[in-house]
Amino acid sequence: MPTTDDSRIDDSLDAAGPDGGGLDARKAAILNAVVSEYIASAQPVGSQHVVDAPGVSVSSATVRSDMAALERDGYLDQPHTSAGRIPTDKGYRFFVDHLARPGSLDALGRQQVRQFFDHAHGEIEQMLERTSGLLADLTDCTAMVVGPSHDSAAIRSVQLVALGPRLALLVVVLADGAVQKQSIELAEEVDEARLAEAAARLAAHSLGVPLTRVRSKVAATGDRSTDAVISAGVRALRSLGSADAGEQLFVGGSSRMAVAFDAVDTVRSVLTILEQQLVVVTLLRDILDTGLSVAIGSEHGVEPLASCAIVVMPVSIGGEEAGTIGLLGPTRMNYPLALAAARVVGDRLGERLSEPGR
Amino acid sequence: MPTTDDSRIDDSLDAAGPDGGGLDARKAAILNAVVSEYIASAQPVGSQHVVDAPGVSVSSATVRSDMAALERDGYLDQPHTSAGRIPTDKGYRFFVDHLARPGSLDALGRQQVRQFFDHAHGEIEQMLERTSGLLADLTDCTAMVVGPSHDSAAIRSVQLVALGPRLALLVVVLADGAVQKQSIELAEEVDEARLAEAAARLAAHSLGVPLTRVRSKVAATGDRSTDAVISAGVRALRSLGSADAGEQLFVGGSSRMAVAFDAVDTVRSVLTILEQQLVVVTLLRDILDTGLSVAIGSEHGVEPLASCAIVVMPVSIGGEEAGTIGLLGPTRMNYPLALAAARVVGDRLGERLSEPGR
DNA sequence: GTTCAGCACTCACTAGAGTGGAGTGCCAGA
DNA sequence: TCTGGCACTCCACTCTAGTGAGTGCTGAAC
Repeated sequence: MPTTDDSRIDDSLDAAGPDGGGLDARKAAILNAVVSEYIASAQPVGSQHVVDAPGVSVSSATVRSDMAALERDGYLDQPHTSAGRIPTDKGYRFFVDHLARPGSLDALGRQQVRQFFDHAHGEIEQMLERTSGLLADLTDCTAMVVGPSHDSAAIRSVQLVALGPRLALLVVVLADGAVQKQSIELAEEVDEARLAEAAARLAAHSLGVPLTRVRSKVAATGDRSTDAVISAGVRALRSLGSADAGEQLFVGGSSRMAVAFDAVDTVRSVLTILEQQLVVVTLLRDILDTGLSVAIGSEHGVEPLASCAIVVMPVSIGGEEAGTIGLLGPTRMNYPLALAAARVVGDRLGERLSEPGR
Repeated sequence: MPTTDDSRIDDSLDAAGPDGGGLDARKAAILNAVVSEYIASAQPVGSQHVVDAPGVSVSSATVRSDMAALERDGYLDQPHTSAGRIPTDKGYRFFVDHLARPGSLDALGRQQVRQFFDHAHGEIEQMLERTSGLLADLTDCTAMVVGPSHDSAAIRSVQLVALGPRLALLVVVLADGAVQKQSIELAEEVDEARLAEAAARLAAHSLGVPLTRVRSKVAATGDRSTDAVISAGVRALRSLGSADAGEQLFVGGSSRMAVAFDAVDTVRSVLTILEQQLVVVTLLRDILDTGLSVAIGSEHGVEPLASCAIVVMPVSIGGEEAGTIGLLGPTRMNYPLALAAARVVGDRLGERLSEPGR
C-alpha cells in the first residue's frame, strides 16, 4: 500500500480544477486508490481495500456505489460480476493526468544515474546502448533509445579510401561527430591521385551542407575517370542522406517484458514488435507528435501493444531535438517512476551529448 | 534378425561404426524414433509410437525393454513412472552425432536465401543485422550473428577531423572496410595545419599495421602542440585496438524464444542472457574452440540456457575466419534444419563478404 | 439527498473423488 | 531372444461441493 498523505491528493485535485475531468473529489480519490493498488498488486481491487485510502473515509457500501459510477463512466472495469475493479485505459489516463504525484527516483536510482554518467565513456552509439540498459534497470521496463537524426548536421569531412583495385570507401564525418560510410564500386581502376582529386572535389561540393541537401549536380573536371568517381561519390552521399539511414534504435531490457506479462503470447507479440526498428521509431515519433508523453493501451493504435503503455521523452541538445527515450511496460506500470527516470536520464543524456568531451 | 527396410538408417548406423557409441542397431533406431517424435510433438513418446518406425519392427514389449536399457544408459528420461520417454542431453547428442540425416532447406527456404543475398545491400553492419533476421525466419530459432573481428585488418587510412575548438575526431579505415572512430579532447586549441600535420604523422606511423599492433612510441616533430595531438591520437588508436571494441553481435528473432518455451521464466532468463553481448560472444567462441558445432543443454555450461541448444557455424572469407553464426533454440529444436540453414547462410555470407562490391 | 448496515447473490478458485487412458514392468511361453 | 498378456501406475480430465471475496440493492438514519 503506497503511503499517500492527504494534502497531496487535495493538491492534485485542486490542480485538476473543481471539476477535474468530471470527477468529484471522492471519486477521484477512489480512482486513485484503485489504480495505485492495482499497479502494486496486479489483482482486481475491491471496495474494502479502498475505504482506508486517504480522501475516501466513507463506508465500503458508498465506495461500491461510487465504483459503479466510475465503471459507468468508463474509468473502471470489472473482469466478472463478483470481482473487484480494474482500471481501464481511460482510468489510467485520468490517473496520469490528474492524480499521480510527480515521482522521483529513490536514492539508489539517483546514485545509479550519477555513477553511470560519471563513468560513461566511448562513442555515442555505445553510450546510447548502455543508456537503454540503465533505464531498464531503473524502471523495470523495456527501454528504447533513439539516437539523434543527422538530418541537419553539416558535413565536416569527406574522404575516399581505396580498399581494392576497383573498390573505394566513402567516409563522411558530420558536425555532430557521426561517421557514415558507403562503399563505392568503380567501373575501372582509378589511381590514388585521381581518387584524391575526386575526394577534394566532393569535399568542396558538400562541406558545410547536411547530407540531405547535397546537390546532385557537380561541375565536371574534364577528366573522364575522375568525373565518374565524383558522380558515384555524389550518388553515395545522397543515398546516405535518404531518410531511413538516419536514426538508430537501441532496445534494452526486453527480458523485462517476460516479467510483466504472464501470458506467453503477449510476450511474443510484444517482442515481435520490438524487433521491428522502423515500427518502434515511428511509434515513438507519432506519440511525441501528438504532444503526449504517455500513451496508454489502445491510445497508440498498435494492436499487439494494447496491454502496454509507453512513456516518451525527447532528448535535446541545447534546444535542438537530438533523440528520444521510450519506456515500454504493461499498462499497470509505475508511471511516476517511469516519467521521473525518463526525465532525469533524458536531461543528463542531453547534457552529456552536448559536452565537447566524448 | 530384424529386417531393416530403410537404407538411410543403415547408412547412418554404418557411419557411426558397428558399435556407434555403444548402441546396437535397434536401440539406435528406437532412440532415433523417440528423438524425432519428441522434437515434432513435444510430448513424451511411448513404446507404441515407436514400433512402426523404420529399423524397429519388434513388438512394443521389446521396445519397452530397450527403452528401459536406453534409460539406464542415460539416453532417455522418464518424467514419471507411467509416462513415455524424453531424450536427455546425451540422447540428443547421440542423435546429432550418429543418427540425424544431414538436413537441407526446403524449396521455400532456398528461395528466401537466394532472394536475400540477391537483394542484400548496404554496409556490413546492416547486412549482418538482416542476416540474423533471415536465419530466425528460416529456422524459427533465435539467431546470433557475430561480425568479423578487425584484429588483423591493416589500417588503410587515419584522419583527424576538427569538430570543435578543442575537440577532434579520429577516423580510422581498415582494410576490410570497417570504420572506427574515437573523439579526442585536446588540451589546447590546435589550428588546421597542425591537425593535418599530426594526421599525416599518425598515418605514417600506423598505415598497413593492424590496430592491435600500433606502437605507442612515436617520433617527436619538435612542435609541442602537434606532438600532443599525435600522442593523443596514438592513445586513441591503441584504445580502439584493445580487445572489447572488436566483434559486434546482432541478435535476431528473440521473440522465437517466447514460442519455444511455455514457461515464462525460462523465456525471461534466456532473454536476459541474450542481452549480455559479451556473454553471448564468449559462449559462441567457447563452443567453436571445443570443436563442436552443436552444444546441447548443459554442455555449454551456461546454467540459464540448460534447456537450450546452440548451433554454431564459423563464417570464413577466403579461409580467414570472419565471424560466427549461432542459432539458439530449445534442446528439442530441429537440428538438421538448423545445421543446414547455418551452413548455407554462413557460406553465402562468407562469399558475399569477400566480394569487393557490397 | 447522502450515507450506511444488512442481506442475498454471483462467481472464480480450490480441494477431493472418480474415471479413462496411455504408458510401464514383469513374466511365462514360443 | 522375442512376444502377448496382465497387473499396475499415475497423469489429465471431469464433476461436485464448499469457500470467500466481492457485488448490487434496499430501507433506515442522519
